[in-house]
Amino acid sequence: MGRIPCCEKESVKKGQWTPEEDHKLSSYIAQHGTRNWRLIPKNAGLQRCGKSCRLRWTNYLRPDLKHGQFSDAEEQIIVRLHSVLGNRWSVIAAQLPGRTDNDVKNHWNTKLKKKLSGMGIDPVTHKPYSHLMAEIATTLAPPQVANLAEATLGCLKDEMLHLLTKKHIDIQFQSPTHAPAPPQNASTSPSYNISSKHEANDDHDTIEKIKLGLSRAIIHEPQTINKPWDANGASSANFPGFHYALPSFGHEGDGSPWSQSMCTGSTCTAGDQQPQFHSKLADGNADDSEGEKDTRNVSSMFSPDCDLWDLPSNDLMNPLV
DNA sequence: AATCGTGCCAACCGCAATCAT
DNA sequence: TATGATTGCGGTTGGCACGAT
Repeated sequence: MGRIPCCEKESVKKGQWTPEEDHKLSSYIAQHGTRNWRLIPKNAGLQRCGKSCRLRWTNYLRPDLKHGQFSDAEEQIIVRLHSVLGNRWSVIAAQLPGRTDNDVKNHWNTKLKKKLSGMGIDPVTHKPYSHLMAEIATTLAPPQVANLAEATLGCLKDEMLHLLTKKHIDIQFQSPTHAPAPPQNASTSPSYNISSKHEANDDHDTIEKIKLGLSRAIIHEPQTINKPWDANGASSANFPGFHYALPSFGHEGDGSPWSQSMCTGSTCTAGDQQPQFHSKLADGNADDSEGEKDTRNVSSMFSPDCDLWDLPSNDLMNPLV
């Protein structure tokens, strides 16, 4: 039969851990190790569930943990691995000594997602937003494309105006020959003028210009879309030390991350990659646990012999999300 | 000074796989 | 083999800190 319950939920304390509790748990584990989490709180004199103790130990008390800021190199690793693995935080964290899956997950959700969005890259698919729009547009007839632009602006207009007003900036697109890039790095981009005044009656003009740019972005071929994430452009300035260098497999073009990206256009679908990648992980590792399989294979992505870029293109075609 | 909004992060929750009985 | 505990994981939330209003 089964075992007795791990803890009695009524008598278990929740919430923040006190320094005394931390000390009790650390002392106990230093002496006895981490075998059998069910017994640890009882033996250590803690009114906590074993699960809570395990979490506290693994995410905070472990002596090998790093608690400082994430470095640029760590951020690059997270972004690269996330583009391949999706939200498999434990596998990603395994490549970052001293970081826990919770750390990585929190950092992704609070910082990296926003950074990528600011670069015009969808943090879910790791594809440029403009390219996603273009992909959608390729499935639509021209009148529907126009409707798509209208609908998109309908969704974004209020938020954009809010942001523009909040930041006290006035964006004027000087040239309509390119789709508008995201307004990051506005101080150096020739496409934007930033001024401290913002007149409400300019909103209409601004929206019209955004609409024009969006429409152009949608009807352009993906290869000709403006590339705000280019290493020479806004992204590198806004993301110090970061180059959005994704695996390359045949698009050895201009060196932009998009030409190196995992997705080569509308053939990129999210549904069919995961089984391929999982089967790759499983190959040759039948005796290992799943976690060990993942860790070993992801480790190999960063080994001198086989780095991330060497993975077969099929494995990299789609993000795992 | 008080209130509100936002960002951040520790901790909780629930699910699935694994393990012990 | 069946059952239920344990473990690991990812998603979500609560609460604190801080800046803006």
